[in-house]
Amino acid sequence: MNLITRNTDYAIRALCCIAKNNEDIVSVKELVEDLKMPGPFLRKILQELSRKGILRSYKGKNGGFVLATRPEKIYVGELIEIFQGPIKLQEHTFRKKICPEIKSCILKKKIDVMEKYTISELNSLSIASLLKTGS
Amino acid sequence: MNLITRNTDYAIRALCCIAKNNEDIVSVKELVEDLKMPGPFLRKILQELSRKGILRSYKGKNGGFVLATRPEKIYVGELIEIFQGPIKLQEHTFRKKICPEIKSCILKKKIDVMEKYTISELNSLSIASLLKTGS
DNA sequence: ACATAATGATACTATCGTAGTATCATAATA
DNA sequence: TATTATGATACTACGATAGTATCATTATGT
Repeated sequence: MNLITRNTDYAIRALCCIAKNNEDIVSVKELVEDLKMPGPFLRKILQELSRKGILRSYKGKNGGFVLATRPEKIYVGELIEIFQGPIKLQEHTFRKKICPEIKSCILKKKIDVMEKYTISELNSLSIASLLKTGS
Repeated sequence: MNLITRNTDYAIRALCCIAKNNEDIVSVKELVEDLKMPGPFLRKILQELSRKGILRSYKGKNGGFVLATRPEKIYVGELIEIFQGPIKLQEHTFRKKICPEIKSCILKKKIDVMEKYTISELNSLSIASLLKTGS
């Protein structure tokens, strides 16, 4: 299972890298050299972060990205939502319909508790806190 | 994301149903009527539970399945492992290799904590406890 | 004995989400 | 005005999930 998919993971790592560069504009090219990830894919990811207001982009020669938000205010949970939708441990869908037993299901209640815990942890984990030691 | 996939989910529901029948042999046919799930798929699932020693099977006319273990001793975590492999919130693989940043990664450490919690919850949730109210 | 009704084993298939690639448009800079 | 960067969007490959299909085996009732 992957709580965090590849695009979210790349986003986190790229944001850490951009944050380290403080206010300097960082291009995809530079990031790719540092982080060894596929350029076109990373571009798509950064474009999305730009659309969502997390990055600010500069087009043209010497262009690239800077943080539009302080790294203390960018949370892993938020990034997961951007790339993967609402955080869930369980879909509870059954052939595209909600599982009919959803109300009485003890298992669901248990999973809901775990889910709430997971979400709150991810929503309190900032990019800034990831910078303290390694990536 | 699905902590529990369809086959595990069916296994849980079928085991609840078999447990309710106490010591009576229950056939796939009867379960399918009760639980509205695809017969051949359920058969495959029950066969696996039989191989793993959770069910005992009886072939031939009037055959079917009974629990080989007390429902207090069958845990959701165990069922997940049977059908999905070791419980993980994150694979931490990168092109089939372990992520190189695995040691220094703060994010990984955080996820590991969540994972341990999740695993311990799932490993303490028994089929018996799911029977107390609805399925 | 034997037809029948159940499971055992295993190979095959369809669908969907993830993880990308490819391409053209747009904008800024030297 | 050529170049170099991002913006937008359509397309593709692969693997996991969710099944189906088929033949073998075994127990039961008559």
